[in-house]
Amino acid sequence: MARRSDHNRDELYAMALQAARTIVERDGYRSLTARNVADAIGYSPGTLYNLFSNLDDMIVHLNASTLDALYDSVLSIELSGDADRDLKKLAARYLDFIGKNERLWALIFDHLLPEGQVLPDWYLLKVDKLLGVVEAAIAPLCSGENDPQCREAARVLWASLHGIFSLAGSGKLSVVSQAPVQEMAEHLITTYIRGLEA
Amino acid sequence: MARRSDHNRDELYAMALQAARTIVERDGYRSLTARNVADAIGYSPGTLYNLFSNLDDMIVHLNASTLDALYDSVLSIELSGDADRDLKKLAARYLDFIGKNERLWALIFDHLLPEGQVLPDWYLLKVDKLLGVVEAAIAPLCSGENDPQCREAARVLWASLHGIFSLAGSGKLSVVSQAPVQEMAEHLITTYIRGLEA
DNA sequence: CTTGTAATTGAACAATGTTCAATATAAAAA
DNA sequence: TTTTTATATTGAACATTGTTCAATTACAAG
Repeated sequence: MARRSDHNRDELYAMALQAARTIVERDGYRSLTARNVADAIGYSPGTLYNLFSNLDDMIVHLNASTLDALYDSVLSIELSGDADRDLKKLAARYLDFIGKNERLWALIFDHLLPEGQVLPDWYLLKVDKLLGVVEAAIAPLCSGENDPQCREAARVLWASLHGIFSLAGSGKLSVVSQAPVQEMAEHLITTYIRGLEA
Repeated sequence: MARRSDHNRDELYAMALQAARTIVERDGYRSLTARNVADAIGYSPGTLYNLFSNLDDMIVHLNASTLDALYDSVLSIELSGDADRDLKKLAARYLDFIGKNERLWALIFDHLLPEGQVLPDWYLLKVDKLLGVVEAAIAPLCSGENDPQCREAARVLWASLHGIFSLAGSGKLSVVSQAPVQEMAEHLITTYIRGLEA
């Protein structure tokens, strides 16, 4: 068999990622195999290697699309100018997103590239875009938005929130329910901001 | 072939974990296979299944031993009673440990159990032991060591530090060298403590 | 010396990522 | 229309993976 004109390259790309998404959320990341994805889109494993250089590459693309989705979900927040309020709203939206995409979100951090490989620049740019939202929310506490101190603070806060959500979500801190996670996040934001103001 | 009396069960356990350690640090976690470990200790793959129920179980044991090593390294810190000083010393020791055991440390967080499985209690106890050290260092800022607020603060701080180290270490934040990581950690500690005192 | 126990093996199985010659189809050229 | 070219797609093939288990054999006990 060969050349079909059922779908063009972009459609195949979208179908593959959607299939991967479904598999990860439904069956877990251990079921994310080339053959499973190929079956799901009605193509052969070999076809995937026209779209991605290998499975790792596919996962990077999948993770990138998850970052995009979070960005979309977070972008619609309108900032009030009250950093504490805005950051907590941001954290809540973030946490909500994780709750709805638990396994996809975990995949972002649990997937390690083979030794020596690093994430591509276009991927890191997506992270930076997200950081930009945090920077905007925290801006009232610094002098201007492009203040290096503002960037630093946004990074620290973002990374810290990630730590809380990640440890709690993976059951690697003995945290039981979801409620204390949000509490911890809010506690961090409150305290951190108070520390910035002092 | 069969029964050899070269090593008893405990020795085999130690040899297997040591081999796993070496493989992860030298060749990366993707080389941590049953056959590689078996080869390294001069036994067959089947023997590993006398020691561990499967590879996931072996990795959990390996990670547990990494937690033990960090605990040992961190325990020798003598607390001055100045929380800021002590926590920064703690973070520095923590970061130093990660630097010396980069891939082993990454494995703790990158390894996901199969769907539905959770980490055993004896493992989570090791995490709690580490949290205890943070609690002791932060105690001067709370009323007593067993103060629930103290426990909460220690958890938040520990998780936040993890977030910073983890994101930076895996190249998932666009952080370049090692230096800014320590800066970020100290910035967090300074600000967080200032927030607690305010 | 015989017997019983169990540690150890290695072959076997299903499943994985990945490659690539063969192929059939769409598009371009004649 | 017919012929040619180009390429998307396949599926078999390969090496490697985790895991199982009957067979084997060294040791300890009787």
